[in-house]
Amino acid sequence: MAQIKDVAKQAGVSVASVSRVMAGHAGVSEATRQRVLDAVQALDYRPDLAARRLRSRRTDTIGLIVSDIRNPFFTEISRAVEDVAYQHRMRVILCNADEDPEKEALYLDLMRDENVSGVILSPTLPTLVRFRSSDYPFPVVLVDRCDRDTAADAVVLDNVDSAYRLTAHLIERGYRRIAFIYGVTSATGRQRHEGYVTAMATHGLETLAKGVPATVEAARAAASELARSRPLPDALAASNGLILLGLTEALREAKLRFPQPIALAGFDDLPWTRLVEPGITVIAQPTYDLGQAAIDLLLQRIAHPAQSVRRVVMRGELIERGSSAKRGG
Amino acid sequence: MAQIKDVAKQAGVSVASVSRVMAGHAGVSEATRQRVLDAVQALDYRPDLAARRLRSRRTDTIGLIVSDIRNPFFTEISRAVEDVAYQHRMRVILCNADEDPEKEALYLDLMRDENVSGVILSPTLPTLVRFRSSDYPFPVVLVDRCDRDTAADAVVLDNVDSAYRLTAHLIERGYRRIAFIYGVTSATGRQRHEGYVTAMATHGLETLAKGVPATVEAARAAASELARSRPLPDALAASNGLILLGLTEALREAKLRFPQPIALAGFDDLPWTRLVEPGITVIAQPTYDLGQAAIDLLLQRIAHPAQSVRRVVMRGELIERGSSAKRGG
DNA sequence: ATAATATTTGTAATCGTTTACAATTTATTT
DNA sequence: AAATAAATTGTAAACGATTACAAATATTAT
Repeated sequence: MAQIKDVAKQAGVSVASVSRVMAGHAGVSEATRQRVLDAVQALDYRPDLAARRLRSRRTDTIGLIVSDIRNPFFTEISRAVEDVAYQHRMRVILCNADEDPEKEALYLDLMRDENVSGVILSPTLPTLVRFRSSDYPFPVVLVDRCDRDTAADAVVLDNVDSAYRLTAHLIERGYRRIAFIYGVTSATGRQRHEGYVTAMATHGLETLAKGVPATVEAARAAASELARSRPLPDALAASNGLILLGLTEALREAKLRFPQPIALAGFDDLPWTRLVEPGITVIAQPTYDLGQAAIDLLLQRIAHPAQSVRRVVMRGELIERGSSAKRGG
Repeated sequence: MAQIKDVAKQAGVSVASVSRVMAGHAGVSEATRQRVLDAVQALDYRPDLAARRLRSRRTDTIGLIVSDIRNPFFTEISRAVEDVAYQHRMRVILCNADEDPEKEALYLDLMRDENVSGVILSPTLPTLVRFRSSDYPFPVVLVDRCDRDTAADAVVLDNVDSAYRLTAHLIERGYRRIAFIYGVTSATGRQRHEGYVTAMATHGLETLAKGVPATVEAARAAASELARSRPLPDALAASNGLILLGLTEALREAKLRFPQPIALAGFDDLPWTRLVEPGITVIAQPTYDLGQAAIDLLLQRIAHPAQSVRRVVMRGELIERGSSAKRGG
């Protein structure tokens, strides 16, 4: 493998000049620039990244810590982050923390070891409540999950409003006993719960909410229980895609069709929500955009460490389908 | 940040001893080992990875190049690879090549720049036919896609056999005009097509196969066309999950239910195949296991560069659901 | 033409480890 | 107890770039 000194020799210049050309720095004449470029080409020279990273103390790497890449929401986020990162010649280290605060801490430690330029984090609730940017030697952008008063760059959905609109939609369609099954351990679940509660209260209805661990199994169990309760709820709403899947499976098992005797709605416009007859009403999240906004924000922060803290809030879009058709209509 | 020399001073030993202890090398007395460990603890010393990588010429990083992480198949693969990699204190660089040979080449080049320890690759057809291990300065394990005569470590499904079994199942259920829609640009699509053709021929049936780009849209278009053709096929079979989704959407749109007037089956046991009434018959791939086997193989290869070339073939499992219920039964 | 300034170039130190090799200490054999 | 072998330790040279800083050259102003 050719090294920088080989290039320097070939081009008849010093290693400093080669380095400057490679880095695209100013202050090098067009003549030498061309000679260096020719030499680079001739020798097929590629700078050694390890050496560069050691000396320059920059890794051009960012960390992405999510609960599980298999969650389609995070799959899409990760794709967006990687797209933008590679466009900026940065690398991404992806970590699955499995909703486990200890793993989260472990991976954040790893980020320190890797000397990353920045981190995008979707924190568990315990990590979120304790979160202080100053605890980390790198900038952090929160994505998807964030408290009202967390002092950190963040990109999130308008969770409270979206849940409000979803609930109001069900009410408007004539449903009254609306049960809300939500992930109690997550910030988003709680915020969406808040939107649900507000909507129900505004319309003078009693709430019927059930917090569960955010897994398909837990949601299925909760829905099975609700399916056996009397009086039966009119409608079931889920705070995210995983839970919605659990509800759908449970209703199917209990042979309860929707919208009659029970309507169904939830978060996340996954491919199957369109396929399951007669289609499931959902709040669609602009997932790719959320990821893109997160990495954009992080890159900005890396470039300007002192800029003021930013929060990007994106709007969820209600997609009405058959599962919430007008009651008795 | 504490450096190795600080630790050495604190422990009253040389930097070499510290390095040896950190690397877990033999040939250091228990006494100094303990002193070093104490000093490390006291100073919260973490070795600088950039320096270590420069000097040792090892990055403990592996590359994973797939078409698109949003394909649930690759999502699962990537999760498996990351799980095992982190267990071995290795990092993963994930790349989405979007079925584009040029991007693939680009990313393989990037892997060289990163000086990775090895790569797991799911190649496009053009890359596969040209593939020679010796073209790369790192070991490569192919996953999902591999030719009969490619001389490289690989982990794949028994594509031909699985497609044969899926087709035979439809035949056994009484279907005769079975159309096979497959990804013509991929190695797996072609192999599965081969299994389909063999099964049809064995049973003295005429084939009705349609190769398409492996996208939901292309599959939908192909299925719409088939749905308008006369005589109508008895059954539609898809060579992968994306195509199966396209077929399902097209049938839905054409208001054709399954299994009557048209049966449906395909590859990949995605969550929605269970939910769409009356359930879709599929070949389930042991996806996580495939990923795990790939990284296991790669780690072995890294440890023993000269060991003989290995191929791991895993069996697909037929899951019978309502979409292929006995005809007229 | 000279001085002052701006631009371009080169030299050499530096980033923080690992590791070859030599030196030392400890254990074993005679 | 001396000689030999084995185990442990330390010294210093890498690894291959970047980047202060100084030196050289080119440009502009007087």
